Amino acid sequence: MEFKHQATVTLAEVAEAAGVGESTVSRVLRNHGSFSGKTRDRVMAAVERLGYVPNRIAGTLASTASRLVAFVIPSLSNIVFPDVLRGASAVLEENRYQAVFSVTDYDPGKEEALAAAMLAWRPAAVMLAGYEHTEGTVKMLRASGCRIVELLDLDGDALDLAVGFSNRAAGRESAAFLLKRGYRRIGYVGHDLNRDTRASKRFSAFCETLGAHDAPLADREILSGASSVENGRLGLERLLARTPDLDAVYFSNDDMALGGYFHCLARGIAIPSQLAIFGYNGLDIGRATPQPLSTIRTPRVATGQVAAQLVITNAPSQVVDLGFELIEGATA
Amino acid sequence: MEFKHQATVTLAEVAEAAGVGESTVSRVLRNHGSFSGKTRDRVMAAVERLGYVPNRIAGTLASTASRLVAFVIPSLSNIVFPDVLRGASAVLEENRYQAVFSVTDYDPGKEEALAAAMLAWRPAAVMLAGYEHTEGTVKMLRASGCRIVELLDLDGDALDLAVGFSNRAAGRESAAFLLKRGYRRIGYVGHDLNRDTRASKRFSAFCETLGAHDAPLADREILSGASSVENGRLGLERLLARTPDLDAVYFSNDDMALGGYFHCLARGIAIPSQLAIFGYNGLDIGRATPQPLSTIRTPRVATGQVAAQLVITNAPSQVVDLGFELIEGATA
DNA sequence: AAAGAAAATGGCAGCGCTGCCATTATTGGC
DNA sequence: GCCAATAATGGCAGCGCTGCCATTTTCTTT
Repeated sequence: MEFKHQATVTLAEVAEAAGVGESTVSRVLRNHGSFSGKTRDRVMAAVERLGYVPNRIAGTLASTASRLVAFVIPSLSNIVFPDVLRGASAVLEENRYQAVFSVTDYDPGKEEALAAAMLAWRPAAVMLAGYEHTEGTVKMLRASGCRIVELLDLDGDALDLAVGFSNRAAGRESAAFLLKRGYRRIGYVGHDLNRDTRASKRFSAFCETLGAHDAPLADREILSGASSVENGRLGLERLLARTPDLDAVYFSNDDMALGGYFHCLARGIAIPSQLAIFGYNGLDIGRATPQPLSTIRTPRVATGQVAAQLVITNAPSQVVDLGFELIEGATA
Repeated sequence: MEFKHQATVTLAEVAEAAGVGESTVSRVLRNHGSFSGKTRDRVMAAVERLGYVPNRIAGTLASTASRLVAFVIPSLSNIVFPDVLRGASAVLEENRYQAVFSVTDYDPGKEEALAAAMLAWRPAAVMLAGYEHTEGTVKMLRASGCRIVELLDLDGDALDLAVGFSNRAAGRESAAFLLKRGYRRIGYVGHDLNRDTRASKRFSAFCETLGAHDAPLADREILSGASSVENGRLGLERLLARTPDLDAVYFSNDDMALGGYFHCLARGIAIPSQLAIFGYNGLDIGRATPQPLSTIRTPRVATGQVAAQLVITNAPSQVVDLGFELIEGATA
């Protein structure tokens, strides 16, 4: 049997088979413009019979109105981004939009290259993480004329749309919470801050708040790799080896915090009496640990949903603050 | 200032500006066919000057050779799929392919609808989870002529390409391991099996193996929701309430197993002496718990990488078994 | 230096669809 | 029943690019 690469049934063939004009088929399939019920049935029957699948490449080119939404995200390992994609894709799918994505590994240069690659698909919108982009990226995005959505960060100036919350506020509230609880010897365990600028914003706001209350950060341990449970464990171990008299530790992420939590469990360090632990993100797993993790829950899925909604409705430029929620938990 | 929706610079304008023909610009940009160095410089200068971004929609339509790869995945909450996407997207990006995706929520009907929607983009390949698809989906995919890749399951008949490992073998080896360790009163805690057919394959192979060794499954607790830490905790609690004399529990997933682990920690149940715990997936977090989780590590990222590679090289139909690794851990 | 081969280049017809406009069938009002 | 609206419908020119083919230029070779 011969291999046929594309059994391409075209709209013209459907029109032919249904005995109507091409425009009529197009109108029926998009349910746009007027046509009689009889015609609709004839067309649908032909579509069914021939197994016609519309070609959206051709449709997009002809109409110049794209229903592609491009995501340029730093990572898929960090649960944040799958969550955002999840929220967005649900909304996009309902509206017959299509999500495309690529992963930058937190590399601004790669972000620029990938953003360029995405623009080649003439998307309706490009969604990016945060505000820090290269000059080239910004210029390109601006020139493209498509909607730009910056996600999960509000501490800066938006190019067009922005959805998320203030990382600085999150850092500030985390510090305020620990201070309120009476902790004074506070340390930090974090992952590579140069790459993750949002974590860095939280951290600096955290430190400023501590400083403003005469309880400056006692020590910090910054690991070079990505955020992970193992790095959190290792980071806390190192931090305590150097500065054993800490009474609380702020982690860059819940992953890291869980690592710290496990370290304490393994070493018999009492939580929170001997050492308090505070995380960031509000992962589900943090709610199921023997002691629920004290952390900040971020609206990750909602960020994706709202961002998608704004794009679909072609909303005017704006910044949407979805806030976050401080979870008191039992570890701090 | 006036709002310009698309500052569309076309290839023709670049050609004009560079004083060459359209085909020449096309050749230079794709680095395909022959052209002089001087011409290349002139073209690139014009591209730079005008800020030209090629239109891949038009390019794809004209060439009928697509560099889109479509992923139709059940979920983004289950870490498995982001991991597969991660592996695949790295390889795809290197080869100037573009990933598009949509999420079925483990609903075969939705899978069919989304697969149809994806085919409208005329992708080079469609990647799906496992072998269970509706008749309509299969027919449609077959008719499309694009490559089909079924991921993370080898227990069944592949439509075209398949990459992953045997879930039945995973279930079997998990059972064999527990039996070898001397456990005889073995229970199971799982999430909704109707939806996740791969988990169901593991479970049935697990039970068969136990049965073959005269240690049939003692009890099971199946939760209706998705796999989660909280469900694992809850499931174990219920299971033990009903059947307290179990000596080991097999979980449908590491998430669930961690929930069970936390339950034991909270209740002071000694692991593994009093109760052994065995998971599935080999999440990183399971390595950082005070006692490393006994589990099976699955090649999630590699599955994505290999799948992408096969598509890019247009490999002949085949089934690639990447195997899995049993991690002894300390919980069983 | 002429002839032949090879390298560069340009022209243009589509890819399959949509949007616009022109045309033809229906409908309702009096 | 006649005419103006209105509803249905068809034709066809692009959308921006690539692939093919024809043509021109440049290099070898004898």
